[in-house]
Amino acid sequence: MSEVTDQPEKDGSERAIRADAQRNEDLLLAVAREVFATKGVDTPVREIAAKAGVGVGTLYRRFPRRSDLVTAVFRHEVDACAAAARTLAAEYPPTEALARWLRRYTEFLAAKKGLAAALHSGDPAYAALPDYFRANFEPALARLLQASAATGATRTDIAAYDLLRAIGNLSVSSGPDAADHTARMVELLIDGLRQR
Amino acid sequence: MSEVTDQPEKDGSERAIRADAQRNEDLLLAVAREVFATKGVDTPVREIAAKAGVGVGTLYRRFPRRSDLVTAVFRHEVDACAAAARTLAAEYPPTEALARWLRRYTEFLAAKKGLAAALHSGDPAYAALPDYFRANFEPALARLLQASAATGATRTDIAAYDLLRAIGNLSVSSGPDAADHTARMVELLIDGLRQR
DNA sequence: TCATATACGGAACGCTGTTCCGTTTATCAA
DNA sequence: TTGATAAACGGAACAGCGTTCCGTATATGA
Repeated sequence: MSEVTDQPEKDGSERAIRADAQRNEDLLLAVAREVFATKGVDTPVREIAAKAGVGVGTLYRRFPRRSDLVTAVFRHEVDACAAAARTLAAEYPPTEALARWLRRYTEFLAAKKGLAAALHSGDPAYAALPDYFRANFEPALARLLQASAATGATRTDIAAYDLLRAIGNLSVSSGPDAADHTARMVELLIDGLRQR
Repeated sequence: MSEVTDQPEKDGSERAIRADAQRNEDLLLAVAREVFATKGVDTPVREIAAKAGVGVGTLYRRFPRRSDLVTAVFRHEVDACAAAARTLAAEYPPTEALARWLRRYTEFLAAKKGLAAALHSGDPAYAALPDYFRANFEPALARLLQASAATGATRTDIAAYDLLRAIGNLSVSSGPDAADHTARMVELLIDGLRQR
């Protein structure tokens, strides 16, 4: 308690992160993303560690709680989807970029089915995710909407957040042809954005 | 496999259920309801069995899966709340009965916070509950609405299911004064039902 | 090349839900 | 009232989970 730690601690980074550690972290994230999408977010950590070829100790060194791994994967995918907005905006005309991103966003939601329950489950470990979600997606979509509206091709009176929520709600439909149904409804929504 | 069972099996009920077994079942349900409301639906079965003064074997004889106990409690409470509709209809004038039951229904929802996550969690064990919920509450509320509307005091253009859902949605608000807020919004809704 | 902080693997721990089985007891015919 | 018996009981034991611990291995910078 009264002892002083004997670490250098000159400035902040005492030593660079070891290369193998960084490699394992990346590997674990990749494996976890794959496994969460395939078998759901309830997949045991042991299985993920084994698939990555590391021990559970290694996994826990990087992700002290199981939820840390889940949130890390979630953030990664939010980042990827938000980044797609910029890519699409650069590669396609505004209205086409908007439509393509909304489809991309629908795919993102479909892959997050398992998480939905955890998210509003009251577990404080996931409390920060909705904010992260909105903080990244709202500006991304707002830019696409504005660029498209500026060409006169689409409406100007739709708020980015409302559209995000609407597609989110459409994505919760269940049943055998749920994916099809959602996709069709989203296309309808996209059509609805066009200016008459 | 090829052996024939040697039980009598004349008609269906070979022997009446033992009195102690029935007592334990009732006791377990009562304890589970109390514990689920207090500490949440994730409370370990061991704790419930201990609080009821029985072994886990006894609990599992009656409720082969944990989810069976949860659904049994849920059905019990749905039944109780639906029955309250009949009681209130008999004790109060129609519009008063309607208002009182909507408050009672709000309380029911408040106690079910923990379950919400489990319900739309995709777990097939709980798949039948939403149907049970609707099958009991919709007719109950429809009768109250109709009786009240018949006096001319309240609107006639509100569907029971819509009202159930609306209050359900109002009940998901969180925060420190969530219960207060929900109660106030429900009162607003009740006022809105009155005919001008 | 070597000392050492860092990272590693996997056994072990504690807590779940669930099963199993030897013991107890309510029930019913005599 | 009294046995015989099916039914029910209690709780130890099992399997699977998240998480911790620690002896061993290794990347790193002097």
